[in-house]
Amino acid sequence: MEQPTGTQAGSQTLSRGIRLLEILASADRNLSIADLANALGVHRSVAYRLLRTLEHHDLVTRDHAGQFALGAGLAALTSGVARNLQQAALPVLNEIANDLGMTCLLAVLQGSGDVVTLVSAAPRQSVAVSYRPGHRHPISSGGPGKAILLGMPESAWPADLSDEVRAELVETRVRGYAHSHDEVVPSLRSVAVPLILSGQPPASIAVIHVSFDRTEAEIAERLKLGAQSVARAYGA
Amino acid sequence: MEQPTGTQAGSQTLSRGIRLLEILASADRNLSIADLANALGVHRSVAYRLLRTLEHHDLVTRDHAGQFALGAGLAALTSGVARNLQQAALPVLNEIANDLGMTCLLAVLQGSGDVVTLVSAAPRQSVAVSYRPGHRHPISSGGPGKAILLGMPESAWPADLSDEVRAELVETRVRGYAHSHDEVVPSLRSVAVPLILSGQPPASIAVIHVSFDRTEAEIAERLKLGAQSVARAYGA
DNA sequence: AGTCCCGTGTTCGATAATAGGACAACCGAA
DNA sequence: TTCGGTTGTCCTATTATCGAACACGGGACT
Repeated sequence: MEQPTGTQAGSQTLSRGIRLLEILASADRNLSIADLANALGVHRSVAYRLLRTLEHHDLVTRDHAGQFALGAGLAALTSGVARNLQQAALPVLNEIANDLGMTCLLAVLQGSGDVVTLVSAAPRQSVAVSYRPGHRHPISSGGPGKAILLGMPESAWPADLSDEVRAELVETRVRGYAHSHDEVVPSLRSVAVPLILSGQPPASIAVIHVSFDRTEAEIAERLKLGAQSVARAYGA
Repeated sequence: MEQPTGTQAGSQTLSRGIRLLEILASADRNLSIADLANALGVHRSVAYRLLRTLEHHDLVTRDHAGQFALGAGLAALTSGVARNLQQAALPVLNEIANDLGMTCLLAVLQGSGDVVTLVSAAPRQSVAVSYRPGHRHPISSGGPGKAILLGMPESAWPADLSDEVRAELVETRVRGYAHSHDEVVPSLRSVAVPLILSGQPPASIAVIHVSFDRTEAEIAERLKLGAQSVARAYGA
């Protein structure tokens, strides 16, 4: 009843616990046990036991009123995600963000059809677009996704790629960078270059903005420089 | 048998799933199912089911050899931890890190006796100390912890605080910043200032280095400026 | 004060999800 | 080829979990 799929799809209890975290992540305020139990569709005592377990592991915290929020233990776990890649990329992302005055992000391929933003860096002063890590979208749309495709051999492309996108990619391969406008987020532009490192999933570096005050080619050059810096820092 | 505490301490299944994540976070390579089952002390088929559930939620991924690593889904969850605080602080941390050439970090109080590093920023070029988010240590030792105590009313201090630390804090309160040397990490120095924002747990901003090339007072001034910037960006 | 109400924390028996043995299928190495 | 080591899948006894019911505590309102 939890998992409508015919085959066994996993552990009910663990899945519920994770969904509690997801609910908290998407909420914009702290939630009570009753809120969470209701959102999960389970009895309050069930939510209570799950939340206590999450609290033991510091994945959730309670505020003064007893309501729940995500806890700092998650930071410890996330720092282990593609650790070397993050360490190598973060300073470079910041430098690019400040150089260009645009939000700069690192996206990685997850599974085979989705790309998710791993870390993002906002420039110091200007009113940049804020782009939260964890944002996910299909690989076939948006600059970061198409840049990842650029970095992969054509044979590894997903089968369900539309002919339209294939044609665009073959064209842009000459350019060496991908771009997008109005694809993932309305009225948002992006320029992205691939970042392929051995031992890491295919990735890309991108900047996003509502309007560019220099040519895309210039921006792409800066990104390629950054990608080389990351590769050097990564060592492989 | 899982939880040796007398009272019921939570959900066994959920706790095991989280421990899988913790094991993966502390490992320096990708792990097989057998490795993980062994580290957890459970049967392989149990680990298999838990891992499949984690994979469904993108908290773990499998590499080409079928071995497991932490997944990008964690990034989405962590971006929800103290979201406003992170957004307001990150650009400032980077600026400070590059200004001073030292790793700069944001630490928050977790529970009532521990402080954990939420985000850290390394300077662009120099060979800075790398300090992973998620690092936890007692509030009574280390610059960041003592700075958090500085920002709290004395009445809220933990009862088990040694007289020695109390005396040091009363002294340093005049200075307005905390420092440490050889406390948490051997041969490491830190300077830290408190950061108190309404609606957020007590926090602090700190820089760490093996040796400072300017006076601690100068560094503290820069940190205080940064704390004000964060408070402005945070809005509250 | 008192009383209601909404919330949390705890207990406990029935039940359903889980634990883990066993087997099949697979892949790479010798 | 055969072997050794792995992963993926069933199956049933067991046991962790579910959820109702209860006790407690703090506000808000009368």
